[in-house]
Amino acid sequence: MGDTPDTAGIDGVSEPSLDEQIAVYQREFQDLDPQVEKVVSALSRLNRRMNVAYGRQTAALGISNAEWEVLKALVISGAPYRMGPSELAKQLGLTPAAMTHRIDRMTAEGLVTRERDENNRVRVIVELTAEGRSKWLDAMRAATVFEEELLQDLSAGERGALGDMLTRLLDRVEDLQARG
Amino acid sequence: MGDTPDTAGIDGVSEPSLDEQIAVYQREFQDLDPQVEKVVSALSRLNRRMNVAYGRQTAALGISNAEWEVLKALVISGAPYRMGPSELAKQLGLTPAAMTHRIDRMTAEGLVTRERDENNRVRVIVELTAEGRSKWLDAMRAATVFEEELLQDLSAGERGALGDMLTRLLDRVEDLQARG
DNA sequence: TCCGAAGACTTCAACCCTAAAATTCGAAGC
DNA sequence: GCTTCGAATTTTAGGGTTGAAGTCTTCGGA
Repeated sequence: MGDTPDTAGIDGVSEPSLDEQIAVYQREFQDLDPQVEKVVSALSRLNRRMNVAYGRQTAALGISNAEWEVLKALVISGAPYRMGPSELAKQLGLTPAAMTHRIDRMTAEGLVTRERDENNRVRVIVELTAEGRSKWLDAMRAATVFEEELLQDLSAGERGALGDMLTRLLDRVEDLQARG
Repeated sequence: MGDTPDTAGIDGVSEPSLDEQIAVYQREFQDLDPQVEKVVSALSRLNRRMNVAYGRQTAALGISNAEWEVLKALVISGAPYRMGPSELAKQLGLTPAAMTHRIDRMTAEGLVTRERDENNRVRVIVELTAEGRSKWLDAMRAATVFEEELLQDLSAGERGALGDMLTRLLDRVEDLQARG
């Protein structure tokens, strides 16, 4: 049923092992498929740990995880690395209001600039600065190192199979979501 | 490098497909292993979607995702379903302060009770109420249905392999974390 | 027995997010 | 050419979280 979702605030966690936890669960709730449960719990636990790891890396670079996401979105948009706030908000999955605040902070830190679009003065253009791009690159390098270490126990064949299965799960969850 | 982490606030997301996104990334950052990237991005995107799904289910039952986690922890602890706030906080990966507030809310809603331990008056005991347990059961039923649907495209063999690989990743990330 | 240290929990201030209201500007209708 | 509708962004109010400071209780040494 999914572990606790968000990035933890405390480091030394001391959780029970996955199998332990599932065993306890079965005592309290009989019709539980341990195989399913294992996948689901591992997924969310893994994700939590990874977010903590990313958080450390970005913190070491002097930016927050949230800021890194904005940098990412801008880079992905390609040169000249410009996007509107609502476009960004949609991609990052948060509200326009939250985006406004993030841009406030990032502008103050010199990672992006914000200016009105002179062609259409309703719009605002957020643009990556050189410093922002450089921070992104640093974070990117750290992230790829970490990711490679994370997957080091898996063979190329396994990595492919894993990617494939996860993609199928992703398709399925999007399908379920679409149906409501 | 992991997608945007937290549970989105907006539903209709319209993200680029995974492969699309990775292709764009490779343009901007050459030494990127697409296989690794696919696994990592799928993991975090999947998790985000799952959290949204869980959130809907628990919301339908009149509790929040956060509250469900507390109920879970208490049930896992086994009868008589009692734990201290700091014990709970550690398991859920949040600060004691946050735990205090959650317990405040849940006490007001009748999901748990809070009382001082008369044997050791420094401690506080949080105990699941009958209503709390019933809510947990409802949420549990909904969750298992969803999880079974999520994995319906995977054969039993695939589920096992997936669980196994995820567990290995989890071990690895814990190992990396321990090293700092 | 008294005092100080340590532990468990709570309170306080600051921060970030969401949802909803307000603002600002552009576009279409009359 | 005014006016109204609609879209993009910002502002406001209200949760929820963290980190630090504060309170209360227990425990051990003088």
